[in-house]
Amino acid sequence: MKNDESLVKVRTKSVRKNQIRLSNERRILAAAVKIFAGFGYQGATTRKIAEEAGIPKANLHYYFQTKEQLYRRVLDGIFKDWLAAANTFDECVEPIEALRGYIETKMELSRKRPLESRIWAEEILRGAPLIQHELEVTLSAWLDTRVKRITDWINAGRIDALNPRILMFMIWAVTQHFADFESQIRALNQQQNLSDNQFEEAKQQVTRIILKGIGALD
Amino acid sequence: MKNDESLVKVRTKSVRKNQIRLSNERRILAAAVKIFAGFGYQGATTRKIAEEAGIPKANLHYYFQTKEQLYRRVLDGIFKDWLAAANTFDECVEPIEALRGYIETKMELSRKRPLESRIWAEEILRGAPLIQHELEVTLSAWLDTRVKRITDWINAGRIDALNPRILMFMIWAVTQHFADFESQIRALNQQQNLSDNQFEEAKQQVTRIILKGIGALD
DNA sequence: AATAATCTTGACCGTTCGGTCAAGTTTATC
DNA sequence: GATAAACTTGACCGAACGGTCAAGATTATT
Repeated sequence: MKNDESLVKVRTKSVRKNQIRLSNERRILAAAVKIFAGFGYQGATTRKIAEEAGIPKANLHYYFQTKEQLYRRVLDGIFKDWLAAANTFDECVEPIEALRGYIETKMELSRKRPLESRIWAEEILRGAPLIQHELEVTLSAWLDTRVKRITDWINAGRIDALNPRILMFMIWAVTQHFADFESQIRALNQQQNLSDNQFEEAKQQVTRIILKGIGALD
Repeated sequence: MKNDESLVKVRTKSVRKNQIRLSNERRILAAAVKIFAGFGYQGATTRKIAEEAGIPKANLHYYFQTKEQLYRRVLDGIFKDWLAAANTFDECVEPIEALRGYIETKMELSRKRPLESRIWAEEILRGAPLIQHELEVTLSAWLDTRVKRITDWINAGRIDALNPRILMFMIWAVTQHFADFESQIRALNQQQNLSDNQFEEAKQQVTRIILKGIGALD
């Protein structure tokens, strides 16, 4: 898609050459994640991102022509991670284990990549102007197949009768909350982020309440 | 607090006079809620807010000297609504009814005032720079007393042993999700916002899963 | 060693931002 | 009805924004 013309030339020529480009893009993207998460799309400036990356602003614009292009690349990366984690859902046949695995994976993603979660949340909050199509197509398709699996579990009497979509919304809401609302949780926890032990406790409790709540336990 | 000096004079003089001020402030605040919710703090401009309110920008700055002051007033209003709804929690003695009432009230708040919920969410997302103190003092105190009530229920064997704080985080996460992530939910619901019936179903299901999940239902 | 492609950078540009101001208009007070 | 207080407004300001550009430095190709 990107290098439609002269693809062969680019491929043969630039195995090494691209190292400069790739390493600089990586550096800029990492800086962009920090700044976009900390200030939001509008609050983030190309100056701040360039400073965070340790390069002049004009150099940033050499690799990413516009702020929006850079932001799109950041969102793409987040969405890919999101979908990768989502596959945990399919690794188990049993409803208990499939859901437990999915909830735990989402919780761990919130723990390890809170910045990405916040960027995603802000994009949704603003009405998802850039990712609407991705939501309507890719995410919607992903959700449909999982809804079918959950429906099978319901029909087999493995879990309570419920609306599978709403169950998924609940899981997303709770797991992402620990990343997105971190500053509120910190303010309510003696100005300390959740410790590893506290977070583990939260993960267990969230999992237990949901699984028990849908009738998947005892 | 606001009119420390000349309070009597202001009171006697301006019962009517304040009508102009009050009605204009209300109009500006309503416009500000729309614009802040739609564009975020940084993305919102005083021009847009003034336009939405149907007044010149200079007039807006006559009533609210700075954008930040206006934003603070908006946040104050949201926090007050939030606490008012929170009192539902205390109206019932029984854990089932207290939690059911609280969850339903929060869900209805998300349904009726999604803009305010999104402004709040964005503020937290950005690290709560302006409301940190309020969270650490007022909200923290509110939470402490509810944690005690939940602990009593646990000790009385009315609900499972669990961390009450994490339970509250879960309730906040799920209920507010329906306002904050509305655009994602819409994209996954054939580009349609949840209908009244769908929302009612979500409210019932959320309530049931949480209550059952904590052992409050047989 | 010469040439070409890629990368780097300070200086610069038009636009928009939050906020100010002075002059004019409306409303309350006596 | 005169005086004062409160309100309204177009024009304006310095600062910061996203983005450009030309000239130089570095790296790859032959």
